[in-house]
Amino acid sequence: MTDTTRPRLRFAPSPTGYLHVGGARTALFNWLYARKYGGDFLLRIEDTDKARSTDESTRAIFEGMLWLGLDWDEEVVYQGANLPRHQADAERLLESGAAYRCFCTPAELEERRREAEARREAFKYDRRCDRLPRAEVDRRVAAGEPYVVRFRVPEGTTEWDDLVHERIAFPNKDIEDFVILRSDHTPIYNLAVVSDDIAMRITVVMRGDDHISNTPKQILLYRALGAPLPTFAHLPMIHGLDGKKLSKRHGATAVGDYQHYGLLPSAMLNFLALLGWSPGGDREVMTLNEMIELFSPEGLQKKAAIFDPKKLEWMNGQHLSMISLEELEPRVTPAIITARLATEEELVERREWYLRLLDLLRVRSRTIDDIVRQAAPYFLEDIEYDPAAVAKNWKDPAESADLLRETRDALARTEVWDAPALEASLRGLAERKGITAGKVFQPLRVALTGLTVSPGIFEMLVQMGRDLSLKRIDKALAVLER
RNA sequence: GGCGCUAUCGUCUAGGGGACUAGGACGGGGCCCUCUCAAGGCCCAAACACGGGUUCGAAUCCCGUUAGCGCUACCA
Repeated sequence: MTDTTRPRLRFAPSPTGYLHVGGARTALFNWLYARKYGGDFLLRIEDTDKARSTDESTRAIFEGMLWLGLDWDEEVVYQGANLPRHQADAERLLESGAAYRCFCTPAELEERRREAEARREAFKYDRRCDRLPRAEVDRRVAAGEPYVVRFRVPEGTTEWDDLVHERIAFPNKDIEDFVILRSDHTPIYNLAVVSDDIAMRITVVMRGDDHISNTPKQILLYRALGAPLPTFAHLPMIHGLDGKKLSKRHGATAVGDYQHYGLLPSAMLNFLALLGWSPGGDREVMTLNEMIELFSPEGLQKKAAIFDPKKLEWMNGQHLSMISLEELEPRVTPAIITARLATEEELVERREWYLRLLDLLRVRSRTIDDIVRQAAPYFLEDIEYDPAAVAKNWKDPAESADLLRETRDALARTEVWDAPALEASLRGLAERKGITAGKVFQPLRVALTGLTVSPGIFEMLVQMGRDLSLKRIDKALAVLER
């Protein structure tokens, strides 16, 4: 028996595409389990399908994991490197009599499958090669005839206590003698997985429930190989808004897409965690550490969940407001620089001002991109005037110009450039003119930002500073008087 | 077709025999706050798939039905 006090889990993606949100969630639950119970979380790249695996995909998986902050223990295991052990395990099975050689060709099998179909029967390999006389097998092997290795499924029932589903049972008669080694002597998935999980001393196998029907085959292999069984946990799938399996048609499914879209990894993880798990009660918004704290396999869901991008955005907004400015800054800064709003040096120079700006903008943002979009008026020399904003708030150019001139004067006369003083000046102006304050604020807002929406007018004036604010009004006057 | 898994508001879920007039969140609608937009607060609409049992009593346990999904390769 292995050390039961220290669980070992793994995430085993095949590098045939980008890290998918479903895969990310599987990784997250494995990671949470390991972190919660003081275990190990390993990463194994299942690259045995040479035709579809690429180095680029492997890199994308690393990148996605790193971005999410799901760090793994020990060296990454590449399944392809374990070929000799896989073959040795198949050989052992052959020697112990748990497996046998099968000389049926793919074409023959296909033919028989078709016949069964025609008779409306379920096709199952009929074990004919298992009945071949020993001498004939030896002769055909010696003659160099290609063969695959099949596992001989015993009588009985194979069952296990799933961490998510409780007891699941399969009658062995429904499991055919599956191939474990191809005719080119490379292993089939189920053998490779079991061989590696044994070698890596994995104690908890947590994966998507599309693997449920592989599990009895794998249990049979563990037994035949004389290895202790891990605990299995089969997580439900994630579906798209239409209830079908999540795919490209449903929009972004690669975690990299969300990274570039301006999401926070903590929000992504929080959202993913809630898709298939609940801490119980009303708890929803959590930090990673809180998730570790609250995690328990008890809360794992059996039912497939639908990926709702709206709630993801909301969740991101929550995290945007929740984290500290020090944490937020490094996530926004690259986007600010990419958008050419400022250089790294400028931001460092005005760090305090910059953090205050982020604080001003984040409350009305759901993504990092939202923050960047709103940040433009605070950095750029020139702004663009939104036609709708102009039409609405600068309806009569001459009148608006007059008002803006008075506004400018009032602001310019304000001694201390802080919110209370500015408020007093502007409200005083409105009162003198006998109009509501909003009538003063809105045209000013357009002059300052070119938009109808922005943070509060006083905090915005403070943030822009006296010079830029007055310059913006002058430019607006120039535009209006043209 | 065979085998398996699943089934609470549109969506994510709480619930593990009486505390249920079924709770929360997203989204939707309304109101409040208010210089705009957000955020926040308050309110509204919205669900136990169906049929049988078990029980004094079922969203909760059992069995069917239906539906959805998954697997059914010398893919992973």
